[in-house]
Amino acid sequence: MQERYDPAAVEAQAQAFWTSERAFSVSEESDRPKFYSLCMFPYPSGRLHMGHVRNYTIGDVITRFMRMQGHNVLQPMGWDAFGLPAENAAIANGVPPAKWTYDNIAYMKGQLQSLGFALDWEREFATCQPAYYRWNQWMFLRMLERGIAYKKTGTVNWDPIDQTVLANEQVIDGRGWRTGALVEKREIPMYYLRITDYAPDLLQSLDQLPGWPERVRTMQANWIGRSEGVRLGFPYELQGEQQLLNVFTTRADTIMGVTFCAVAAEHPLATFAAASNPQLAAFIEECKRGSAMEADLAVMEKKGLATGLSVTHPLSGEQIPVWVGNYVLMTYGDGAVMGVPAHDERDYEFALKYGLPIKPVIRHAKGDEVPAPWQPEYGAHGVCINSGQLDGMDYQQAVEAVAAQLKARNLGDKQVHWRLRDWGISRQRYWGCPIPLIHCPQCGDVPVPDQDLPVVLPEGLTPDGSGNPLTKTQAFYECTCPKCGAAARRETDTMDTFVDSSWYFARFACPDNDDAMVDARADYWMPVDQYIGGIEHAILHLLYSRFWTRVMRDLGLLTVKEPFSNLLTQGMVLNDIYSRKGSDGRTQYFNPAEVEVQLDAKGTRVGKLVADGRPVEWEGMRTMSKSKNNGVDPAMLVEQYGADSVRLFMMFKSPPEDTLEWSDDGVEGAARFMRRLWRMVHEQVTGDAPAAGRVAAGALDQAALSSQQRDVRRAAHATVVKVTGDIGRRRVFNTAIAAVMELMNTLAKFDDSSAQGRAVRREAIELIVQMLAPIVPHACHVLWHALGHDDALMDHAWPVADPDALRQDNVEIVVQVNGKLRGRISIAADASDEQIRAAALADDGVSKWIEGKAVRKVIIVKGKLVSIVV
RNA sequence: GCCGGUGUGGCGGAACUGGUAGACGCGCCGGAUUCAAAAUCCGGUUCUGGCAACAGAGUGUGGGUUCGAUUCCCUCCACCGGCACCA
Repeated sequence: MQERYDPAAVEAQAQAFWTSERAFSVSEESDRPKFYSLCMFPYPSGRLHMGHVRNYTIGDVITRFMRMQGHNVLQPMGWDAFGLPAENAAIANGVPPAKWTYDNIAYMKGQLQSLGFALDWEREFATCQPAYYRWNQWMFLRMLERGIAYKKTGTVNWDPIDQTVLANEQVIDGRGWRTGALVEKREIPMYYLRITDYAPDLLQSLDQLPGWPERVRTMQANWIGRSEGVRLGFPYELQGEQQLLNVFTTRADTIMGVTFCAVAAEHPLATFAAASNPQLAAFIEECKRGSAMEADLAVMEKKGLATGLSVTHPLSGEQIPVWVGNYVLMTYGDGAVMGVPAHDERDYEFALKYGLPIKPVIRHAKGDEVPAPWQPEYGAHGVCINSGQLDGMDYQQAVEAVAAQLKARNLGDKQVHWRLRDWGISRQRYWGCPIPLIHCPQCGDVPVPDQDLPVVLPEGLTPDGSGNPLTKTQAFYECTCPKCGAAARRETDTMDTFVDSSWYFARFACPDNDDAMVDARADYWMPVDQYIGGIEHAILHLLYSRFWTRVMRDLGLLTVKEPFSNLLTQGMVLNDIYSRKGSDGRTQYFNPAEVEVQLDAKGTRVGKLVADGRPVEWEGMRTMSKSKNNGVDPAMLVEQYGADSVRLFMMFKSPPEDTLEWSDDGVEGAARFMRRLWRMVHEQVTGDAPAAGRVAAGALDQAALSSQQRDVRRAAHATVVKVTGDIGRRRVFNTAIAAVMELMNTLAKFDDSSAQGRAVRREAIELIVQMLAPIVPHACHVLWHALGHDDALMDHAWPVADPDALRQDNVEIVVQVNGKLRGRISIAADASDEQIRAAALADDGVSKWIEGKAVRKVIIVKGKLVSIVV
């Protein structure tokens, strides 16, 4: 074996072996249990970033570990290839999105291969290929047939200068990113998927996903947002007809405290009132300004204007004024709310601001009145007052009574309300999957017949920033009606890219099937046993995938309804941000690689740009991004240190779910570890060679081991237990690596060249190489052969600790006096409580703290500690 | 604003079920090796006092439960992710 560790040579050798063996191509024919390991597929943005490297290394470690544990492991890879950045690149460079995307894929694939991931490349596909997205279209048509897909109007961000729809990301401080124009809300027709039909099951089934992080399940549950309440109508007369203003409330017990109703600006009642009220019309216009983003709406100043209309209180018969409120969302419930200022903070502020009456109807902890300022107690549940028949009832009784009365009058009833909204999938954009519909002047919206699928997206177009080029491409939109044959217009909207990513995991089972979306192979591989991706996907992508999988199950396409059994949400990769304000007031960002950093006397970080020696400001650490110029190119690192060092650093730096702070020193440290590992094996192998003139490792004879040899052997086998649990059960890798490092430190101090000593050392080294194989597979592959093994390490069985090696005669127990550590005792592992107690009280360090005091209590925790209370 | 999370030495982190706070690594300091450097090896490294033994303090803030709290509960602060058209 080579004396010096040469990562480039080692990695080329290992990768060549894996490629020639087709080592990671798997099939369903196996007597091993299946394990489907999947990382969220990347958007081909240009180059791999460190977030990808982290994600795929975690997946690869699990993949290789499960394989060594005897599973038939599938780990595929593909490309989430439709999306906005390709259009932005087209606008900037004049290159068609298709070319840009395919070029990026080719480059990034090379990067992935250089990192040695155990991927089955024979299943690769990109979502922008017609062979894939035709099944999006096919599914959409099935959903249309079943009423799961439907059409309604929705709100979008509109740039009035470019005359184009903007993504939320393209709205910056309420203005269009290119034009700087104030963004407006606009209502346009769109297609929706009825995810709300699945809301109850999507919520309930969260309990059956123990392999998901608690926080993700909580976030999804809150997002779905089940609330029980009452939906009720406030009657009013409009142009001689009886109408109802419907609202939903979770506080029907406060119904007698209603002093106004508020409707959204888009509500029909507001539109009607505005027709004869110019001031109101102007206010509604004002409400339409600004973006459609919820975060923006939530921090807006709450404003309102009376419509001049009133509705009748359904129980008291009182006249209730109707207001338009900019904080009422048309998308939530019926787009109207009942205002109970005394017991709702938002209504309270609104009433104070506009001088509306505040009528307390609940007795709260501070009394019956609700003087300003607002107190949290006002919003609490309590006993009804000033509410006629409801007086004296508690929350539950009052809600029941109100619901019963409303029902009797046919004005309302109890209802379960969901926060979740249907999924709008229409995008007024080019680089996406065409929605397979044809608009016929006679027949209306006509689905494209199955035999005409796929509706192929023309790949040569280049967007220019002023809307969707498909709307200007006759060859695409001109068509004939499949029903009547008349000239018709093809739908030019494309699908949300979340559609593409909602079922790709099932397609990986059978990417070559041109006749069906999925086949029996999906039943073999699904569900995904381990899914890994960024925490930023905790809600949307994962919820849409759960929904889509349910629809596929209902159509008989899949047998499972939950796509991902176990989920690992990895944290972000951060790096320092350095900037300098230019004379024109613009901030310029410098890559940390170009900055020299020192600490001044106070320990504050001072950066200097290497190029000009002038200072730059440190802005803290944030996710690596182009805009902050703080990315690190994995390709350069692999070249400099080798893939194994990069992988090791990524896994060692932070636990997978936490953010990872980049540091150059850390990679250096990982490289140092690799050299140390290499040297350790090299020394063992050369030492064991007969020609070396040293005592070779003999056959390990447990009975012949000295106590120190036994200690080292115990440490090695305890490490196996630790590492197996950390990778297999806890899915934390930093502590697994730390445990191996500790074992290596132990071996470094173990100076024993006897035959048994060398045998103990060899056993430990072989265990180390096996345990590190999932993390640094190239080096371990080569080292395994160097240690004299013929088999490929990736298929070698994962080591199991020897129980005899783990056995321990004496244990150390710590002794606390009044909660403070005062001594340590070494005692037989099978000592009785009485013996432990006696030994603890007799300990020198302990006795001086209990002298002359009465021992009140002695608590013994077996094998760990004694706590004495005096 | 709402939902979820995080906060521990100079730094990243460890402590898995309420039981030894700081494993492991980085950085730094000292030493060995070397003509020298790189590389490598050995030792030290939470803070305060002390030559030391040792003592005290200490896990964002303030409080609580407990023999015992980084861990559980409440309050506040700071930061991060998401908020439905970035993916």
